[in-house]
Amino acid sequence: VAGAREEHRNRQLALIRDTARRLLATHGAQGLSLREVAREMGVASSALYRYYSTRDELLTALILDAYNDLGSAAERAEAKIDRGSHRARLHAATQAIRRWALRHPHEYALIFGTPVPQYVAPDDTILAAGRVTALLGGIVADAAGGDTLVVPPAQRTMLEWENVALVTGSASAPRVIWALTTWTTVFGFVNFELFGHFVGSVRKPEQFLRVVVDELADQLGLR
Amino acid sequence: VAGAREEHRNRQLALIRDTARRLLATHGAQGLSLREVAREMGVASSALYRYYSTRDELLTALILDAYNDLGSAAERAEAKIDRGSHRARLHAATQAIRRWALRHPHEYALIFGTPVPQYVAPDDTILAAGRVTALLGGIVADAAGGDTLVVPPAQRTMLEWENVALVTGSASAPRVIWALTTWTTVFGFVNFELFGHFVGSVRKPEQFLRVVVDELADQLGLR
DNA sequence: TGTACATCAGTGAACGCGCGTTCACTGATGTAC
DNA sequence: TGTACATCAGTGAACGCGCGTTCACTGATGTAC
Repeated sequence: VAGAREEHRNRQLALIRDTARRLLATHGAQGLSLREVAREMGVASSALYRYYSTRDELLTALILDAYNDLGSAAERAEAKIDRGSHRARLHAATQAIRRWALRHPHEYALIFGTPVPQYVAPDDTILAAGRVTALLGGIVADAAGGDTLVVPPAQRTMLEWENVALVTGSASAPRVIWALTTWTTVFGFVNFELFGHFVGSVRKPEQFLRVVVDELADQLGLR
Repeated sequence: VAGAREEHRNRQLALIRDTARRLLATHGAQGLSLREVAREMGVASSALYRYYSTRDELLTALILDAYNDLGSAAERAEAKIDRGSHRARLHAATQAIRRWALRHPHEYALIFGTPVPQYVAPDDTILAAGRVTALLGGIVADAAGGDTLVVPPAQRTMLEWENVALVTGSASAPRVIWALTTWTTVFGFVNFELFGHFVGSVRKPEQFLRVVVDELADQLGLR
């Protein structure tokens, strides 16, 4: 049973992050200031230093949260689908990614937009970042039943095949390539939509994402 | 023949932008400050207001330059290729885009990264932004010789077909969809590479881009 | 159960800083007659 | 060609602002005996 002090501490930590997240929406990552968070919480700015000893530390916490939020949103949506319906699982995951991004544009920008100059992401963020990748890769892995990974010599050093195989299982080289392409395309898509590059060409992004992912699923050989 | 005054003015305008571009590299778009530009130029900060009456105006000029730089770099590379070799033209254009981005990461981030909060892009930037799109679309248009654009009813409102057709010509609907996918994928790719999301999976991005674009070219039906 | 001490949360003033923008000005360059 | 005036480039001081971070402090909450 957690002491009252520890409980209070956790509540405050969460409150700070929630407030910061809210402010992110109006000022962006670079404009996020500890003083404003404190003001918003009705507390002296120096009080925050009990919890996050630097602005970057708070930023890191937000980045971690964002990756995990996105990851679990995608996982939840995908988990609802029958395991055998690989194509439907891919649609569920990608649509969930897009929806999460639309609902949390500034947290999305935090992790997939321009990195903050001088900021260095610590290792735990890389781990959290892997959840979505693992999810997409897992679908491909499941679909690649009888495959075995044979890498053409010319492509041996192109990818980190061992790492990728941890995620896509025994999927064949072309499938792996299409898997990475799918991953890239989906986030390229969301970037474009969110950052305004579809203005003038794409009118119904949700439907278009579905069509694009369908094409990619064909290439991935998903039923 | 331009008067000495006008000439001086143009030199100063260019010098300001060049200096700002240089500073972009160390501080990012948000950290760009008029005062620092002035300091770097050895001039009073108020002097800059003769040329750009606001920080946003300078930012807009840089964005415009970036789009045009990228556009002409891609155009130059693509123009060197035999008109009939559509696939080679696509490779030339996409590799040029990637190379330009690597050489000008902060200018790239300025146009394809997180938008600056509250900043509104004026119309001329949209025009400049179209150069790359037009280039990629033009290749597809050329390759789509005998095509005619027939849009399935279900997809009628999905895209702004008229606008897109201005670029891709009479290419068939599936080809148009793959063209937009290619565009999205290429910039998603460059984003991922530049912003560090390929760490741990892609080891040779240039080669990988070539492979991915080759696959896309297959789908586009390019010879 | 009661007291003495250590730990922690939060305060408020202060530090030094850099920013965008305005303003009244000086001096040089161009223009009109 | 020479003078009178208008235009422009650049100066330097000042405005009001918000920032991250530090520090000595108060008071409340927990811990040990």
